[in-house]
Amino acid sequence: MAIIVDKAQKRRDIALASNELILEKGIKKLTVAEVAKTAGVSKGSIYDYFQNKEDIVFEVIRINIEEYHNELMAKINEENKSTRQKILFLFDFVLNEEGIFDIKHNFYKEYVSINLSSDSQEMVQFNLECSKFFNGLVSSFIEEGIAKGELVEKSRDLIQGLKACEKGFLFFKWTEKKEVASDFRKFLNTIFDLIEVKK
Amino acid sequence: MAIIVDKAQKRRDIALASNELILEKGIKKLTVAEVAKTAGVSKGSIYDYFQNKEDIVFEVIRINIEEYHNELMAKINEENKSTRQKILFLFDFVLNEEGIFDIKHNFYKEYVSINLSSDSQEMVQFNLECSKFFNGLVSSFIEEGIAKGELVEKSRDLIQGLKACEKGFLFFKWTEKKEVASDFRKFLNTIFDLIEVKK
Amino acid sequence: MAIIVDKAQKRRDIALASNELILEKGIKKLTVAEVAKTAGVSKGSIYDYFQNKEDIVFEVIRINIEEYHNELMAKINEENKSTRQKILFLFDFVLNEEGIFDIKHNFYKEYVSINLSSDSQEMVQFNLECSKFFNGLVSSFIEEGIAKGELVEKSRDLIQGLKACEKGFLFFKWTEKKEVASDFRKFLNTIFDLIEVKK
Amino acid sequence: MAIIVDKAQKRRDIALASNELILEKGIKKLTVAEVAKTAGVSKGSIYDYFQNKEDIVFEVIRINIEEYHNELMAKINEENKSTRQKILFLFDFVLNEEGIFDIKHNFYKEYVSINLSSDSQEMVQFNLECSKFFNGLVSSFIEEGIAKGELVEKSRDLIQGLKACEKGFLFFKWTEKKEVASDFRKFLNTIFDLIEVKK
DNA sequence: TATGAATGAGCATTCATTCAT
DNA sequence: CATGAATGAATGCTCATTCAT
Repeated sequence: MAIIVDKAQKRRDIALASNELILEKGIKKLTVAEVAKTAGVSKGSIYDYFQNKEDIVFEVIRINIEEYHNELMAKINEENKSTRQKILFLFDFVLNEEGIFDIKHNFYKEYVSINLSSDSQEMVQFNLECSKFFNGLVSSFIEEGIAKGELVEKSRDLIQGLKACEKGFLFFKWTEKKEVASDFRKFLNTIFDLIEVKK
Repeated sequence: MAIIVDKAQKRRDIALASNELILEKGIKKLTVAEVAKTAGVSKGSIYDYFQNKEDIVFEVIRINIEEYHNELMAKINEENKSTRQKILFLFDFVLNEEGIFDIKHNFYKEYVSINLSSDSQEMVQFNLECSKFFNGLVSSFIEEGIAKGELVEKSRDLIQGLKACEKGFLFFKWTEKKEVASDFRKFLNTIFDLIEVKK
Repeated sequence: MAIIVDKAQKRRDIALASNELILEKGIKKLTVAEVAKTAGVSKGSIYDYFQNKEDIVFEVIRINIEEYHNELMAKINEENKSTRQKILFLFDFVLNEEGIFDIKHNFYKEYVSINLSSDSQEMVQFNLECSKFFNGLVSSFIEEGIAKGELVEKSRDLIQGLKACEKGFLFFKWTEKKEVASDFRKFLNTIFDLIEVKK
Repeated sequence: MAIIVDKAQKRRDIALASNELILEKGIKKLTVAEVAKTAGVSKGSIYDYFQNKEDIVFEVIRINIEEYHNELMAKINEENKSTRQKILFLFDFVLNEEGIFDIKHNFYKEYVSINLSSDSQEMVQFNLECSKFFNGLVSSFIEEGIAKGELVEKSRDLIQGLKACEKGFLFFKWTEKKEVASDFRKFLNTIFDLIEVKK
């Protein structure tokens, strides 16, 4: 009788092992040999489940981002907040995480670095999806605010800019090693002062 | 008497050769041997003028950024414009350049990629300086606008955010390969609608 | 099923090729590329069997020393000799070898040179082992001599010194390019005149 | 009027600068460029006073050894001692020095390392001279001891061996990183018990 | 007599991917 | 299905010495 192997499970095992190793030592130090050893499969098998090393890294990124998004969704709806608070929370979540997320942050930073020096169409696609997620979130908050009469109509024209802002602050955090919390808070509060409907 | 050599000139020659090669094939494919050959000096001499390869790349970056800044400064003051127009021009300059600047953009993108995967204190320092330049520009425009009674006082609390926005849009341009022109225009116009003093 | 390779054999093959090359041109001129070519494997494979180049050299040293020790052991027990004769033979073996052993001597000399300019803990360990071998030999001869009533009891306090002497004469042979045979013979004979029990 | 330069003085200056640098960072890290800078002369000039870098190192070694010998001579005659004490002192001086001499010891060790991997006839010559110095010292002590009736006649046949011993213990100190004090003391005391005339 | 600019050979090591078994 | 042995390209940096001025 042939051994039935759960292909999907094996793929997950490899991704899991890779995730572990990446969190430990970073993407650049990840070797296929070590992934194979940690996952308990042979080097050759890796290539039955993934195209190449980049493909593995990519899968791990996907898993982490998804998890990250779930985490964000879980926390963001916890309480009743004003739109201002929700957006502030969003920025806080992305720019001020600590602990395990710091490591993941480094992972994401490394991913972006690779991203900028590669031309993978797949990555572009994935980036668009992530962007859409964030976009949807900001959009829904703003639209909700408008619907509630909390924000002025024109607020919706700021959505793309707010999204860009978030990435921009991330960029400064990374390249200038500075804390950006007070900066983005001042910015957002000022924006909301301008777009909140005066009662 | 010893041969008198214009050290600064030679350094410039080497940097120039490197610039050429980087523009042609990118930072990662740059080899010291080729730089030496192109600059018409020996490999050994390279190291009389630069600490190491990274140092060369860094110098070329510096030269390009400086040139870029000069170009920007020259164009931005060409006409009398409103603050809105100046800021729009600024974003346009950074995000919509074409021709040679597109290639330089790739160079800058590669630099940022390296930046994100290195921990060079020198790079951080340099990034801070570039940041300061851009900051000064936006600041002066906004402050001028406020002084002229064109903008409301609170506008100055948006400066950091505007700067972040610019980098964020650059980020999307790079990672999503999309045109961001209409996005940032809508955003900026909306912002200025909010902060311009109604007459 | 995967190809089964005799790892130990391959390691030996590489070491053998290295030995050949070292004997031919010395340690310093040994290149990994040449080792690979001579051993008939790829450069990459070398590193499946050895940590690094030093590791290869070290293994070759080990093999040679072992062989040298075996040779010594084989010869030293050939006949029934007095302790004096055994020790003299020992010194003779180490200090007066010719032919292939001269080349190996150069190898050993080069090894010692590297030894003196490195701080490898592994080398120290290995040196201790070699030292122990020689020590054991001298010890057993002397103790046997004492047991047989051939030597006085105090002879055993000379063991460390005799061992040092041997290395010292080697040192002079190397640094002064002089023949030390008559010197060490005179010394040893005098010592034995003093410690042999007069009958 | 031509500038009169004291050639010998300049040579000394260069040697002095080299000595400083060698004591600081070792022979291998000594660069001619740095010597030139420290000595306040041009790189080219160095070669007016020395054949090559090795020649410089060699001169510095000579200076140090001479100084070392003077130091030894000064201390060894300080008191009235028995031959046994003198020889013990000699070994102690060579094998147990501390402080500044530790650094010089490293220098000497480095020199020996170079010695073993070079074939310079000049070095051989110099080594012979050093050997002769040490030889003379041991000889004079032993002969004096014999003349005084302190030692038996045959003692003089141990001279070469004692000299070899000293180098041998040095060798073990270097290659096994062990303290050799108790070893050489036990050895020497045993020897002297054997060769001192019983009264 | 002094300068200091220029030279350029030489080499260990990593690791993603393949494919014979 | 699985294995794991084998591949091999690719590159920065040092520094003693020379010699044109």
